[in-house]
Amino acid sequence: MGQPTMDDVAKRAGVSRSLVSLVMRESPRVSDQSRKNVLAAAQELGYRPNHFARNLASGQTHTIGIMLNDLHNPYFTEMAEGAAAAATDANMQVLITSGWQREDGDGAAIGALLDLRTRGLILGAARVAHGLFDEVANVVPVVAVAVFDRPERFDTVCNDESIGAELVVDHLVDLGHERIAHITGGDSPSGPERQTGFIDAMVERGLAPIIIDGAFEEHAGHAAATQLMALREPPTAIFAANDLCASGVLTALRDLGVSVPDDVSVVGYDDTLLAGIGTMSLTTVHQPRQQFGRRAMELLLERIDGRSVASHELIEPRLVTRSSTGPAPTEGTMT
Amino acid sequence: MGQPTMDDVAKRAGVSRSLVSLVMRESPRVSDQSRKNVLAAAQELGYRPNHFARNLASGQTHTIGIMLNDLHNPYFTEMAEGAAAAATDANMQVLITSGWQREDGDGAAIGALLDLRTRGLILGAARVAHGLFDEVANVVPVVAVAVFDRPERFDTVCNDESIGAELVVDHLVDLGHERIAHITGGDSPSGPERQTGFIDAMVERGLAPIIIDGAFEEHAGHAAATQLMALREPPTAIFAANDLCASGVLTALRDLGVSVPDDVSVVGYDDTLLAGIGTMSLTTVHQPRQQFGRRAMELLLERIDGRSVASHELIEPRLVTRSSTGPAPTEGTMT
DNA sequence: CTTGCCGGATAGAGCGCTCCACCTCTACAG
DNA sequence: CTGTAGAGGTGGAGCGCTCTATCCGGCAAG
Repeated sequence: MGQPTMDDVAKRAGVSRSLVSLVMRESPRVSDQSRKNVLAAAQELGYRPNHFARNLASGQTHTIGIMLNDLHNPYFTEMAEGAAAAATDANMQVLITSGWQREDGDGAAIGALLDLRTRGLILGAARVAHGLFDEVANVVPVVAVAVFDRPERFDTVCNDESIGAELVVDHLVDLGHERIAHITGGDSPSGPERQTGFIDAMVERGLAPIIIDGAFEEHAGHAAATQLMALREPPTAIFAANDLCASGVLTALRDLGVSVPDDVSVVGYDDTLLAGIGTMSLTTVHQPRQQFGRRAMELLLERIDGRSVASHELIEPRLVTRSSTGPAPTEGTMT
Repeated sequence: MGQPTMDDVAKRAGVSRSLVSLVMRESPRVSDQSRKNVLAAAQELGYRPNHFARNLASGQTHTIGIMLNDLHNPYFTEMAEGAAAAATDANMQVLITSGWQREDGDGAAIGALLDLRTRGLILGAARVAHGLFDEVANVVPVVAVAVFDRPERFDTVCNDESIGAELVVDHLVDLGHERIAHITGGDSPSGPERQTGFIDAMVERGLAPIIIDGAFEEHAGHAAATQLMALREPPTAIFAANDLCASGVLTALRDLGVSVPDDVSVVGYDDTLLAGIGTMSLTTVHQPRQQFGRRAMELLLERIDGRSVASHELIEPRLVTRSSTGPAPTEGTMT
């Protein structure tokens, strides 16, 4: 005799199990009197509906699964937070799993979610396994966050990288910069998009885009910045692929005795914790990551309600100005 | 006709449902031939066991719940990763929920896990609601991570703060420091423990512990460091409550024109991403957070297997030396 | 007074599995 | 040849719910 069951509640309230079931499902076809009796009985017994039995019998759950292939990436956890909030509003329960970056971890994690018969899935994946996603999308509605192409089988939500790059370029141009370099994020997701956005924004403003290969890592920023400053005409502003990369840039510039922002302005991307700390104080692009999650959940619920055409949404980032950017040095001032 | 069921597989393989069930549960009492047939049939049909039916029928799950009240705190996500790894080894599935720092969010999240009949719970909670934990521990085995008192109802795993403080003090003393100050973490969890650890370690070495109030935040570190450097005899080493606090210290020292580590050495705690970046390069205490999770899971499994006395485990941290610490300045060198 | 209708409640057949009791068959000792 | 053990397999009764069909009793309409 572990947990009390619906029958126990029914017996205690002197009604049928069916009636208890109706009450639990908040059906309107129950008299107030009965409802009150049943709830009282349930309360006294400490009754909790057994989700398994419920789901088994109804063939439906109220669960949305979120799979994050990297739980340590604040990008995704914040996204998940937004999604969870939206789910709560829609009376859905959220469950999170992670592939823990293991071999086939994502597949296993998604499998676990499917086994729990989640109604839909939100996938947050830095590394995208498209075959896997397509396959899953056949079984259940799927929304992917931070996927940049426009797949037909599932919806996507991602940052508008072109606007992000524009914000950066505009800001720097407004400060009088003309020789602006971008350190790329390589082939990693968002990398190419940021690069393209930057080139477009520069060309549109009649400026020559300076591009140097990098990665979303500190040492890549360090190396790239060192190379840039060795040019015959070094840039007066550096737009790094992300904050971590920018931190490498700052270290390199400090080592070279170049002053930020007096000699060179530096911009990052992502507005991570890093950007805010005193020793960095980095101008960077902020992505409303919780909103990514909210929108993803909304799209997913629409899908569950029957929408069948794929929807791909871009969310606008905004610029956060700190003290790593400043007016361009007047020509000849530089060393 | 949605998903295929066990009966479908049985029919296809020409055996009874019971046999299929045995195969699915990897029972040894099945001939290799039958097993092969069944698995083949299951494969062809794309059969996936329905967890709800399974759990309902067996009255048991293979699920462990992890509740983190702050999913953004890498401390907890890394812990969860370790726990998940240990769970996989034990053939258990892990589900994560979060209270998202909302009012009663923790309670709701735990409730959701209990509704899923998780076999046990690992609670990672910066803010501890002891009443809640005790209550839950009555229903299901519980292990709490980062809880410092020694509750009777559930197990705990946490960092050995006294060893952490000793490592720091030893390192600084070895470098010749004598005037060592600690900026506290206030009343937040770990704060008092670190403070006590520091005081004990100093006294044991015959040194006067200098204590100044702070918090696990950057501005607190900044303020405290400014106060410290205004003392008639400023300390030659500062042990901040955590890395974020230490980053405030570094900024303050830079603003004061104090050189690190030539004039003052700085130590942080937690070995966060921050500590590693070039502009900080902070000596700090590293906690093996994944191991916290592993141990928590192991303790939980023991509990599930029947252990009833509470177990409280301390895990040893280690020191990571970077360039924010150096030999104590010879007397009189300071400004 | 019968009929139809409707709000409110109920009985009972599953949902897809697990697990216990039991059955069958072969192998081998007595 | 009977007895027995054990490996391999089966039947069927649930697990705690949901949901459809159905029932009941009162009341307005015919």
